[in-house]
Amino acid sequence: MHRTHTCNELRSEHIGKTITLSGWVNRRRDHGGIIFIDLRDRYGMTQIVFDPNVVKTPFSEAEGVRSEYVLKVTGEVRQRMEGQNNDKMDTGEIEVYVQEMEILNEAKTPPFEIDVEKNVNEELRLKYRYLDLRHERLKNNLMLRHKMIMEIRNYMDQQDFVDVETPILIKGTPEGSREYLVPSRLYAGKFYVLPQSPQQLKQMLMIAGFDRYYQIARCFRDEDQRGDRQPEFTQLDVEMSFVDQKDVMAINEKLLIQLTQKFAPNKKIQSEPFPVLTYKEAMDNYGSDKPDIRFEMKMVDVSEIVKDSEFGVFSSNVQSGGVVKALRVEGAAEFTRKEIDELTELAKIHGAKGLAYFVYEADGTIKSPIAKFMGDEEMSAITEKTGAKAGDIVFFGADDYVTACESLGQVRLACGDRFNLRNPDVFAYCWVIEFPMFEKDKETGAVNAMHHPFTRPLDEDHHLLETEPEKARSVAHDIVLNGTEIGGGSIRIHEHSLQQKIFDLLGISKEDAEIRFGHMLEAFSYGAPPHGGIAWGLDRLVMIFAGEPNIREVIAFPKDQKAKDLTLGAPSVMPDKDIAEANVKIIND
RNA sequence: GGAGCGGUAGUUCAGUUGGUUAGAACGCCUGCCUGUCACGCAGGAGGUCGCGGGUUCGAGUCCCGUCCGUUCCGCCA
Repeated sequence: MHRTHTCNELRSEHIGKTITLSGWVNRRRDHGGIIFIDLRDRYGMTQIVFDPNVVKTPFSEAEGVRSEYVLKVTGEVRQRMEGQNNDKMDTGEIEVYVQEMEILNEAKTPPFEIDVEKNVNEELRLKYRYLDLRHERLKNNLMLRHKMIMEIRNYMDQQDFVDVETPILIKGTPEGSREYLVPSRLYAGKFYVLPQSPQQLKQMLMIAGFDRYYQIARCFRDEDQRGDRQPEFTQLDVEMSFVDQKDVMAINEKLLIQLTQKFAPNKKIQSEPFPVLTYKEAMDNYGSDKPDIRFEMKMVDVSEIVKDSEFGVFSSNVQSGGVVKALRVEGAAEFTRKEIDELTELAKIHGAKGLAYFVYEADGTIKSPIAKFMGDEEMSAITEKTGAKAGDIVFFGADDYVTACESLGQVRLACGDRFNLRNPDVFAYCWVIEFPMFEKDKETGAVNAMHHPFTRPLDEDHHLLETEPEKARSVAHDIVLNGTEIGGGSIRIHEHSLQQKIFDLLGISKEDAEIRFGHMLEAFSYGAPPHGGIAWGLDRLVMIFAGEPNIREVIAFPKDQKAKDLTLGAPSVMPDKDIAEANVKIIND
């Protein structure tokens, strides 16, 4: 028998018992005549003692033991000596006097220390991920992930959702994100792709009549990485029939509240029910379609005020269809030149051409590099509209609507950080709805689906589809937590004819639609129920709950930024024979 | 594809204006140590300063190129 207890099980009630533990050597403290070892397993740690003056013990063997050796020890549980309890350990009241020891395995000295937290180079951590995962923090992250998933599964089951597995080898739809290709051995020149999401399949499950579906689904996107983006990631994928948007939102909202109460009990949910913002409201006020609403600092539109300004940057921008947004930052007059330069740089990174500003001096006068171009009337109108007072700064963003809003939105977030307004103890959830149906490609000018081509337009906007499609809004909903998009979905189109119309608008010809989405169009013609759903980025959610800065910290074996698996060494070269069999020819390497 | 930051001992880092033998902490090894729990004390080993080229009497330090990591922009229906 390898063990009678785990390393986090023994308490004072076990005193006097002879027990067996197995685990890793976390640390060895050799005092010459007595040796202490902290024995570690997934559950915790127990101090074991080698003291030849108390019991017959394998002392010389213990002298040879090193960090991360795997031991099995048998001995007696004893109360610790007076004053020697360790409050920091769950098992700190007791210790085990070892009578027998077996070294189950030796271990090389690890490439980094396991028992202390250090910011070890991530490349090294990923190469030795199985050692990295021995760290308390990563272990706790994976445990949290497991428990959150269990909670989700239980909830979904209680709500009559059916867990259905959808295939990983599916058909490519060259639209949206780049897909991972899988060559077909049996059909030369043809490919499967890995799903970017089970979108079409879950809609087919609705047509099949499953009514309520969910899946903890792995998804794949062959795009460049970010701290919150991995080539493969996990979604909580949900689809429901005979529902409207409020039903979808309500069922998800309840689950998020439940998860927060259970797994982030020290976080205060800012407001319940979750605020619902339209895309327009979110962009107008917060400069983002995933607003961090933990703090106000809303921006205002001053286009009307400056449309005839002497300051050409503002007026010509407005006249050519752009907007001028203003962001009042209370108390920002104390910003140094360097800080303002950094904010300017930030705005530029996000597409702005510059960052104009008014500094409101203590006496209320305005100091600004652009003051000389502006009339007193304009300036006081801006002061009034922004509500600026002595000691404030007002920043301006002048550009097309999205760029002006988003670049100034980034300045807003930076100012929120600067004044510690993004309270880490608060979870501010909100919904964002009524996204535009389409967005224009900046380079080609082509119209693309903002969400995906199965998203339903708002009923009252159907008439815009043919006249002004860029103004049409969709029945889409994103769920946002503290400025991070943690999920998104929509009510779908369930009518064949409407779906056909959307394909037309997207410039997909009938023939093309038939080739790419013929299976969907046909499915819609066999009695598709009204339906809709959502998908959560589960990694991101766990990341926020765990308080981690990136999703790699909550994924057991993540890829690096260049999509490499450093633990296994993937991707890797394959034998020519295998490549030929897959009907693949290498054209450059 | 682009920009920022980084790469020096096993690990985390320091390294001044270009100047003698490249340092610290932790880890590792050896010895001592009977109550530690980040044990302590003494000693020791350990370096292609990412790689290549250049400037210079002399380069970890300056220049050029390149590779790798990371953050961000583009991209992510």
